[in-house]
Amino acid sequence: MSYPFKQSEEKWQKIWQEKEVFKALPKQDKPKYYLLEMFPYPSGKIHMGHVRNYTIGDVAARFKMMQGYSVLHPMGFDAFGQPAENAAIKNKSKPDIWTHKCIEWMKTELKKMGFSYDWSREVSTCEADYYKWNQWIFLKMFERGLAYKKASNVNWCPSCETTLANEEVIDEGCWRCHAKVEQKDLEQWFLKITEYKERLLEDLNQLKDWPERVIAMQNNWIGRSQGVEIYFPLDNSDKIIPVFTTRVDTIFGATYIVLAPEHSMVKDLIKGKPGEKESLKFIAKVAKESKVVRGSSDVKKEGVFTGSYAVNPVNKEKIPIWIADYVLMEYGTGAIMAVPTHDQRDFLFAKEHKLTMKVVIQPSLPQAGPPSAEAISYQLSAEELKEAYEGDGVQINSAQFDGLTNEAAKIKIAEWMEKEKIGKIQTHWRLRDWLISRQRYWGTPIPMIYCKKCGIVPVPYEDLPVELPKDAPFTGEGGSPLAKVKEFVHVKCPKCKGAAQRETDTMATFFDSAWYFLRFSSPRENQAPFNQEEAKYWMPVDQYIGGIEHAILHLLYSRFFTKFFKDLGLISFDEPFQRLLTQGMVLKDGEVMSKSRGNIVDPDSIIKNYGADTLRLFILFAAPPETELEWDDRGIEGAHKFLNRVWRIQENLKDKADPALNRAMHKAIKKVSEDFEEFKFNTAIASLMELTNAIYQSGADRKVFKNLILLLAPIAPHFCEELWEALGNKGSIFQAAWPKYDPAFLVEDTVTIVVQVNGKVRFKIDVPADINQDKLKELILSDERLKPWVQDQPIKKFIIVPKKLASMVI
RNA sequence: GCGGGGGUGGCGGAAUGGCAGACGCGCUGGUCUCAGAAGCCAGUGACGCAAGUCAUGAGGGUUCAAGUCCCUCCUCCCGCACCA
Repeated sequence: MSYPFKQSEEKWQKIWQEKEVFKALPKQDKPKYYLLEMFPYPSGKIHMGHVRNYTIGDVAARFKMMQGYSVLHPMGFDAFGQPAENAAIKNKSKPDIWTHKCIEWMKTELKKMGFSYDWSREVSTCEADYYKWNQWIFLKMFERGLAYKKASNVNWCPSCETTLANEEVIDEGCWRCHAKVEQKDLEQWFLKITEYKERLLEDLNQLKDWPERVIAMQNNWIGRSQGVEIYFPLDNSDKIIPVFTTRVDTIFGATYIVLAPEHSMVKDLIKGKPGEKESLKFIAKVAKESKVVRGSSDVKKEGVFTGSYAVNPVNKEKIPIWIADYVLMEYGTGAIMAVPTHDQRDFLFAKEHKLTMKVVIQPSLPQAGPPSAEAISYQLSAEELKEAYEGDGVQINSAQFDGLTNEAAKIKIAEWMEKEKIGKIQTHWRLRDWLISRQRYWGTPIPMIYCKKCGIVPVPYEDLPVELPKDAPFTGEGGSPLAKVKEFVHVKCPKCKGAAQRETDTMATFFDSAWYFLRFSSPRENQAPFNQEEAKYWMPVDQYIGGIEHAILHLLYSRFFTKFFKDLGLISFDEPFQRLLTQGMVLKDGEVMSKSRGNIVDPDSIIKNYGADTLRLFILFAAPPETELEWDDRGIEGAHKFLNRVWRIQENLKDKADPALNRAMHKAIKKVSEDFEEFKFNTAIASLMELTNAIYQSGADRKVFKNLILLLAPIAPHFCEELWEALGNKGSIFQAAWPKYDPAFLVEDTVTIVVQVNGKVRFKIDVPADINQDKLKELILSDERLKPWVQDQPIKKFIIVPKKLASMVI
């Protein structure tokens, strides 16, 4: 007999909804637990990635609920964004109609999976009562100088026809459509995330329960590097060129300077020099190259001599100033000191253009004492170098610093330079400000007004929200669609009441998702983005679950917003997400499931044929949550088979106390409880299977079965509710208490001791668990099976590991 | 180049330094059946009739004992990258 999953799942989903079993209520007598999964973009259907993400979260939420926590487990929709716009163009529909339809569809599917969301807290970022607070936050940032408009060279996706943040450029392509990103000079809105760079870096230390690689990626992205800014005076001039280096220990080997072609001093340096024409040609050529082309030419180092010279401030040597494409304007000062002997890029450039080289760091001798022939050949010479020596060593040709290790010299030279006022210890960062303007329709309007008289004027708070007009002529071509909506654009200036125009760009959707987790604490609050009391109770998120693709983007922005709210005095914590789990992808035949590959398995068809509980069970059992999961149709069958096997137990329940079975039950309770705590669902399920097998061996005991159902409930909720009810229980199984194990029952009365001779297992012996060591030794030595291995040889060593093994050396 | 994570049966995957391969899939055999499916029971790393030997990417080391700790190397995946 197989279990009626279809009726059962529908029945319980209805009951859960009607009885509000999963409504989050702040309760003073219970500890709180806020479990959040990254909310989806409403594309219509849910895919296996969603199923996996949300199943992991659902098990954790239900487990915590049974443990007696007051659980907040909300769901919503990240509803603004381009796909809605593109779909609307294609279907001649409207983004809001399309989006709402998709949300309804997705909700139906999420409900079919039986997820324990408190739907009364649902939020959609495209609703005015949500994005109003985006605008509010933006204005607060503007007030504090954290939102500003600036003309600059920005990333442009030619296919999406909009700008992109640095974080949205993946492998030189658009994160969404993969089109090659171009560079454009535009005036755009930025958020000053760099103001928070120290805290964003420092507080990574607080995130003890985040995956290391996410921490590493953020660390990398923020990119702090400690070094020295050195001032190189121009020869015969009082002007200086500042240069940033992390290798100040190599300063005595700096034999030329290289500027980025865009550097502001370049024009003056080449003026009237013999090579001026050639230089200008080179600069024009590089200017035409995209970042992509420029970044890919990693072997050939092109450049020209400016005709001017600078002076190395540490040894007063006159050194030439060059321009080259391998120096980037965006990093450091846009100028470098070149040390060809100790930097591979400089080395290649110097070889190409026959520039001077000077060794200033000698690899440390392998050993002390008079140098051997080997050690002498170890000495570097500029003439013989085949590549730059970038390792550590001892200073030479470095005046008073000779003989120091280069690590020590780094500090000494930096201090000395500061004293001599020829340099300054400095920190440089890779992190750039966050570009948030998008030339698209389906997003939050940026609440700014341009007045000819008053300049940039923020929309007053009482005028929020600036509503997105329902109709806009978006064709996917040519500029911001909102610019074409006259009623939207033309406004009165809030200051002078004169004619003015609205900003027509919308906000990047990552703005929307950078604070939604706070909104869930009080989704209907209408005086502020969130209610401070509610946020104080529920926040921070105890467990966050989502894909690794947001390791930088969303997670970095959310951390930034959280710190900003703290500075506003709205919250008192630094980090939004206590624990983070990044689930692995779902693969089919070794590849990511995707439409273009045609290898998609539709969750809906699995639910139809096997039920949601089977799907949940399979997806948790097939792999640990963090690793990739290979889809397996036969694995689904296996999961279904297991549920049926459990189902059949109820047919002949008895009350019989089998001590072995009882012990197996307590063991399972312990194992499953511990595994759930660490999200090791695959091994938890394995132990439930073992308990099931034990029941089959021993006979179906009522109490053991009841506990099995309780342990399985978070994974297969409908299935277990059904059996819970069949056992005669009233109320939802999720209002029942999580079973506890009794350590007393875990104690075994006999144990198997493994006997090893010279490190090899020879035989096993069953003994009472409480046997003393002498007795055990005696027993083993008198065992017939030992003789062939020992014969008459003396036993040199005898080791006993209690309850496990005995090992002897002969 | 820098940073992070891997490499264990036919497959997915287990193993606080203590019996490698839990659990499942697949496969084989048995049972039930007119037959099949579904159940249920048993077997299943390789070699060997067996005793046993060999097996966790390769090689070395520490240890009574290593998938696990240490060194050298190979290889795969992910992120960043002319970042000075």
